[in-house]
Amino acid sequence: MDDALAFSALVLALSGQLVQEIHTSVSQQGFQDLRPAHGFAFARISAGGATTADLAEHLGVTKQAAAQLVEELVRKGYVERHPHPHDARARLLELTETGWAATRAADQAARAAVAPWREVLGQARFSELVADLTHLAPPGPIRPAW
Amino acid sequence: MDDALAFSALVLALSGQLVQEIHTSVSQQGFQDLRPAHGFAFARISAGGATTADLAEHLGVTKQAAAQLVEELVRKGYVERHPHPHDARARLLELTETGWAATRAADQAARAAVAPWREVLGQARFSELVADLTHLAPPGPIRPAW
DNA sequence: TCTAGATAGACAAGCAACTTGACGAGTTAT
DNA sequence: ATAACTCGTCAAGTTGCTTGTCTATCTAGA
Repeated sequence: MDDALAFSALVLALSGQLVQEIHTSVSQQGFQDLRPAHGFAFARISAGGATTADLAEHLGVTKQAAAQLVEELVRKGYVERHPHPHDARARLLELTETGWAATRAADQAARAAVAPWREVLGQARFSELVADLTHLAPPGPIRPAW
Repeated sequence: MDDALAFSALVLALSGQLVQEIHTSVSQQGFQDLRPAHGFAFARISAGGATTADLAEHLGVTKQAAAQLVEELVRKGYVERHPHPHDARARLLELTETGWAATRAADQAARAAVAPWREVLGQARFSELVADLTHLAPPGPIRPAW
């Protein structure tokens, strides 16, 4: 009956652990100047065609906040700003090779964090779990929930 | 094979949506001066026997940050500080009736957010899902993952 | 039982990640 | 053409944390 409250708590707990583990692992792989929130920016930029305004909307923050984040990522060598082919006002954002390396490190960390869960449940049950969650997936971008 | 990455994204997405919906609902129920992070504080304080230092550890922040949060909640009428029965240095934190009302509002919001998910999956499948997630639940407190 | 060290909480200053507001340059629609 | 909108930037302010320091109190060891 009241597995609803339990479910909420579980999702939050898993999410928190996931974020923590990914961040720790990414740091240990040499990207100590990245914080969890940067991952969401990388997700949008790696998808291609992103401007600062796009990024702002994706992250759910103001343009100014997104611009500061981009400035920081450019300074740290993860992102480059290129002229936009169709709009002289805008700048096209792209990951540098370092940016891609960080993205791969985060993906690998996510896989590593999930691996023990698959072990606990077994492959079949885990697959069902993923399928179930897929049906619940909200539309829209994955925003920094932390 | 690579449902691991999908699973990570799903958990983050669900968690984000959950936080957002709970926050919105709690606001609409009249608690507009509460932010998501406060929920974690309420969780610890409502469990009883909490001091500011306990709260700090629970939230994973410094004592000073916890003290500021408590000060804010006291000022807004959600929390009271009482003398600690066994330690003259410490102060025992307790929710006011308003604090309990906010906690109930949050619980109700969580249930409401989860309800459609149960509908989508059906009761049986949902119960299995909760059971599976329970096996994955990390120990320790549920911290603000946002 | 006295004393050295740890702990609870407060005061202060600083910082980082946002916000609101205003602006010039460029684009789009009428 | 021109009015309205949008992209990115500069500037200033707010907020939620941090580190550092302090007093009062508790606890453990000689």
